Amino acid sequence: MSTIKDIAKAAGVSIATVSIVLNGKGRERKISQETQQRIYKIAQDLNYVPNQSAKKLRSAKKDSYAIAFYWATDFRINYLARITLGIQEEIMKQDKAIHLTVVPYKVDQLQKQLDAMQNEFFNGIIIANMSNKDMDYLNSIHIPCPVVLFNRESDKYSSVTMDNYTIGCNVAKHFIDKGIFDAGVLTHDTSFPIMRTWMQGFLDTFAKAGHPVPETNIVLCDTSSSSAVEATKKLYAEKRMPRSLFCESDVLAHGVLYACHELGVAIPQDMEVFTIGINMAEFNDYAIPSLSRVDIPMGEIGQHCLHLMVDLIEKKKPNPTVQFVEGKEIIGQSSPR
Amino acid sequence: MSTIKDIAKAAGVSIATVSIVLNGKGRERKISQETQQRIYKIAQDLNYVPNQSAKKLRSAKKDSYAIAFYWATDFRINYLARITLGIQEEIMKQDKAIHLTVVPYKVDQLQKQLDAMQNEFFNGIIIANMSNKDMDYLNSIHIPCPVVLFNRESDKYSSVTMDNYTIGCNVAKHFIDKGIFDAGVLTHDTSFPIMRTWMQGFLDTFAKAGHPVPETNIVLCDTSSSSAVEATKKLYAEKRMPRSLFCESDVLAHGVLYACHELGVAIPQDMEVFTIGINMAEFNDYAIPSLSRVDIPMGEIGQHCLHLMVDLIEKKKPNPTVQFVEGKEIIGQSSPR
DNA sequence: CTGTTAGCGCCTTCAC
DNA sequence: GTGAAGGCGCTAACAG
Repeated sequence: MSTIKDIAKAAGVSIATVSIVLNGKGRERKISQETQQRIYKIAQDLNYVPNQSAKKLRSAKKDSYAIAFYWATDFRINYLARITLGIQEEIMKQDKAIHLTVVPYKVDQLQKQLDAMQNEFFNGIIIANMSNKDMDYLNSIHIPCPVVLFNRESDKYSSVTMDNYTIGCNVAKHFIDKGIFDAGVLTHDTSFPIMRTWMQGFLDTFAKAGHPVPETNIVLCDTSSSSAVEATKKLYAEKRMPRSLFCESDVLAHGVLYACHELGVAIPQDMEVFTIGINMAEFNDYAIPSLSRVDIPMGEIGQHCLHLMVDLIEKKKPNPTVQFVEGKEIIGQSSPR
Repeated sequence: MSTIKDIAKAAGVSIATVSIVLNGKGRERKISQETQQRIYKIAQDLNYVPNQSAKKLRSAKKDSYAIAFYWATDFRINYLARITLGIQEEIMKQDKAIHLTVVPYKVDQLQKQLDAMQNEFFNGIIIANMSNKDMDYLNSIHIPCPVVLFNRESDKYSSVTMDNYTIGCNVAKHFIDKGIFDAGVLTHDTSFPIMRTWMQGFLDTFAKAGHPVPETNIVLCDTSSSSAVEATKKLYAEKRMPRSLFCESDVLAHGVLYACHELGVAIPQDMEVFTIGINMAEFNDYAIPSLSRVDIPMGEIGQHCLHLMVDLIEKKKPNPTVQFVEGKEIIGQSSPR
């Protein structure tokens, strides 16, 4: 890695001259054409790449934070954009130079990514979609800057989260109020406690209403639409299709709709479907039929995460602080009022 | 903005002591508990935030690049995640400390965002989804580092792009080969030339085959599913539904499917649908019916963008360099073979 | 036209 | 236990 000093030596000029030329101020400062050319040539030859840290140290405005945003790259990948957008919107509101580094990581392998990054160079870290394993790892280490978790509660770290249990309860009530007591759930066999919480609220509410969801109606699948298609077909083949189905994500719900369409199961007449909406509203509004759901307000959560982060960095809030946001209920044709 | 120097002064110790304590090496270096507490307290009170640039300058590994990724936040927001993922995958492959700053910008307002960021502090800039206006602006200014455009050709800047015209031609051929000559297109009235190129290839091919698409079958709408729903209903009401329809994006295609389902128009029997796939395959595979399309390989493009960027920074490739990637044709039920 | 110099904020070595 | 000093790479006065 060469520096302007190397260039200066090779060109037989001072480092100041090199700096001037390489910053395009050669004309202005009346450096001779010949010298300029020589400097450019040598910079090229030496493969000079400016050290941005040094530049910044010297001349950036001081109020500048570097924030990392870690997100798991599983089926939830689609909503990253909206969280990022929310974060950035909030960044624009703050009048500070905040640089957001987006870092994908593989589920259960947060450790690997966290090690690979040079975390000592961030002022704050936002982490989304952690599995239990990732959480365990995070709890076991020391992070030298504030951490904000997205939709994940913790004693040790700050977070922006939702009342997930109540969300599940409300979905159950939606069915119960209509007198639909025959329910099923389509859920992931994973270690994401948030999802467990949705489902738990749903199951508990049915149980409390005197209509516990039978074990056979708790269907596990992985996180893909195709898996949901299979699961639905299996239910159908075994004649266990419930009158109402709660899906853990819209990705699964789309699979259910697809399978039902093939099987000739009419929604909502034969079966009503409710889901958690993690993708853009448009995808669920124009599903056939449009999906009833609770949408997670990704952008809003992103905003909150960043705002909280800045408050933590600036010590305006104690660490940990937990904030809650509300889900948004949308009633579509898959489970009309 | 306070520094360790300020803390040292306030605490009546040297900056070295402060540095040691704040880096958690107090025990190790046997700084007295009392001093440590005092330092922590003062750091808190003075609202100390470490300057990451200074830290890096002092201790980062040398081979370190700062790269900005600008992306437009319109309807294409959904695919940001996959591009970012591709970029980051490539970053992991390179054994370098590459920090990716992700910056969303509003279409036509690249200038605003570009001005707001401190671009002199990046080693390279990747820009996605530029409108003509944004391109004009970019052409009018000088950027002191390599720029890589995503799916956008330019004389001045490097880019990773696709043979968009041929993509449109191939879609047309798909219909023509089956003897379907009655075609329509659903397209945006926008200034994204890429999209224009797809459509142009499609229209030219039909024209060359002796079946030019009539003006009335070139339907403009905005970028939302709802707009596509309206457009489809209007076509139907005016009895102009073509036998085949090429949609500029899957967001529109979903609206078309939704509208056709409501109208009782059978796909593909009454009308075949082909689209450009910008979202995850799953959404289109499990549409009802599944969508025939050309998928844009977002991850792959991201990888190429970053790889090219590093090559440009290290002067291993001339600037500008243009690279091409191939689209992936998927045949679904909306337009079977 | 070009060079000298003084830091930017931080960490580390060495000395006391 | 703690302090002094040097230097990371760069820029901007200021001095010729």
